[in-house]
Amino acid sequence: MGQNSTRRSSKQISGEDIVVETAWLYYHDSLNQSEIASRLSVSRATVVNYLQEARERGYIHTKLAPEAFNTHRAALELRDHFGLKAAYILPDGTGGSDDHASRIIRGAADWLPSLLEPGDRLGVAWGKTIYDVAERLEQTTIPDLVVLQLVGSMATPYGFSADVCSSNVARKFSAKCINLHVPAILSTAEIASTLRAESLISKQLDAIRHCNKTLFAVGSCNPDSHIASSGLATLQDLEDYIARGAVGVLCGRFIDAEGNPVSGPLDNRMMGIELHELRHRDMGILVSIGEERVPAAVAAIRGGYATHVVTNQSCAAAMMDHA
Amino acid sequence: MGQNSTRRSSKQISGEDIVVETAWLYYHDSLNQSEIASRLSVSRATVVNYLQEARERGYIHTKLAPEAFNTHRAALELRDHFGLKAAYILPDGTGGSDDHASRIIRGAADWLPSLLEPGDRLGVAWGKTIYDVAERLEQTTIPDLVVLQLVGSMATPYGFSADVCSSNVARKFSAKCINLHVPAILSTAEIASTLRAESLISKQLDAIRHCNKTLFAVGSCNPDSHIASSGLATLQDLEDYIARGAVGVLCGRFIDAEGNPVSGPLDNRMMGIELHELRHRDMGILVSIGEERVPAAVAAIRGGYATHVVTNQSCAAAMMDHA
DNA sequence: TGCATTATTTGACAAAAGTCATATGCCGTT
DNA sequence: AACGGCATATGACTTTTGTCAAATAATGCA
Repeated sequence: MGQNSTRRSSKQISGEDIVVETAWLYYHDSLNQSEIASRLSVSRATVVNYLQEARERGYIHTKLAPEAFNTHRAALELRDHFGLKAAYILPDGTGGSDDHASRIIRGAADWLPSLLEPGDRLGVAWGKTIYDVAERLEQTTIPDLVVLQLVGSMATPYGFSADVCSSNVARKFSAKCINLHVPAILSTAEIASTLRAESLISKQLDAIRHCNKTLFAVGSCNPDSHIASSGLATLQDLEDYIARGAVGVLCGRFIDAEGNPVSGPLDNRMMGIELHELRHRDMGILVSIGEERVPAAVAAIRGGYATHVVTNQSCAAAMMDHA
Repeated sequence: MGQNSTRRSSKQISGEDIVVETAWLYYHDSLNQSEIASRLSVSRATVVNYLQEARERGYIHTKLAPEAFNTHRAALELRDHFGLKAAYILPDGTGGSDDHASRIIRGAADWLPSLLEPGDRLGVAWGKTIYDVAERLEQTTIPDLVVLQLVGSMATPYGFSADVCSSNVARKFSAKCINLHVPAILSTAEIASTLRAESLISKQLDAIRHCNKTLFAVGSCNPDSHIASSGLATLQDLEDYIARGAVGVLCGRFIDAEGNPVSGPLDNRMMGIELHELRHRDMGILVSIGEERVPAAVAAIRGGYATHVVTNQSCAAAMMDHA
């Protein structure tokens, strides 16, 4: 404490170390350096030195309110850890999983408009998460935006199918929408291949290969996941893929822990973008809700499908741990 | 938390509120405003606004290390409360009263040189405190300083008498010293008055009336105080003065709680400056050690004898409470 | 839909803070 | 007393930050 330098000024208001007095006048009384200099009868440069010394001595502590910054900090950690371009981590909040989900959805919907630019071609995947995000989007016009449906449609008990997702997103942005007017899955590979050869379908499939940004969620490989409950895959299929190393589902396709495609019985029967076409776009926006999807989300990031991630604190922490 | 303004930039690194991100880059990553502005693709003026908002929202806390400032803060409080020009409060420290005393003495000795200017006429009182301060003074030359002995001399068992105090102070400052070559107290008022009429003495007494600064301590009215133990006053005298309202002793003179002189049997027998001559000098430096002297110190301040005070935290607090 | 109102952003300027080479003062040595 | 080395202080200059009125974008309302 009482540093005993010879530095003193007869103009001091207390006998205290002049460095302390300077710091006090500056930080507590918020005088500027010139005022302090003339009060203490020293040059302003000297005041600068005193303030520097006060900081070096650790008299001044500047702290950022943790509650305002810890989600931001978590986002930076996630970004750096996985080499993402950006991340948005929402606070966990106090409520249950519904609360968590809605926060993430709101976050994604808030963020999305600022991630899109005129002329973008946005590929949109399928799923309840994406559907909810689309619902939450504010009406915002983005000039020359094109929205593309990445996977075939599929009736579900939940009232959202791939075409509704893409259409809704397009509507909110007043964008043109290119839908994929085929079922997500067909009974045989032959029918699928025949369809793919159809001129109209072929053009649509071609179009989605040229999107520069994508918006998607991932599914887990749990038996109660949407991929199974929607009837897209049977439990048998699921086990089959899991046995081959699948940890998650992305646009109806299975990926392993590294994000590589896992081949299996459904592949040829599916209509929609293929995984290698989904990789390394300008921007891949992954919205992930729920800790059960963490392995799938990490795989999607590792695989190069996602550059931007929206999730919450607990999931982000789990992702960091998982890796 | 998640403030949901529409303000967003596509260049943000997280989906977080741009105000948070700005604050982070500024305070945590210590980028300057221009760097932040170009990173976020906004004008620098906008960055200024965001930072202002971050401060308004209470995201930024700047704290002054209490251990460095609480004595300073106490000094300012004491100064403001009593209308002093300045105060120097030393930390209490961990040791016992010896430790307290030596800190205060060191503090006073450190401070004193910066309070004096060339041409000053410094009146010095008598007492162990002042003696110790003089001992502690660093050798410093103050041009044209004159040191004056304010009260007559008095042999004590402690080895300090008024002439030694003033001589030592003068020596340390290479100053001219005007001593008062008479005893502090005489057996009768007549002898005292005869002495005062002596040409030499008269001149000396006259000289001390023209000092512009004074250095003194106060004594309590306890039976074990120096005023009694040195033999200057008998216990009988003491009780007499106390009965008339005395709370302390200043240059051998008794004062009441308001700092006004308390007249009594010793007054006419004493040689030295009178209280009304001591008041309202340019500067009156009171060095006060020990809680038992708090009432006396407060009285000395109230009476207008002191403009500057050196003491420690516990005494300063007691002085505030006392008032 | 068009217009008025309000919030936000911006560029140009002013003020404040930081830097650095030089100057001053201080202390120990010759 | 003169000298060199070290620490501190200063003035002139550069960079950074703050201010403010005007422009632009968002919002509400008839």
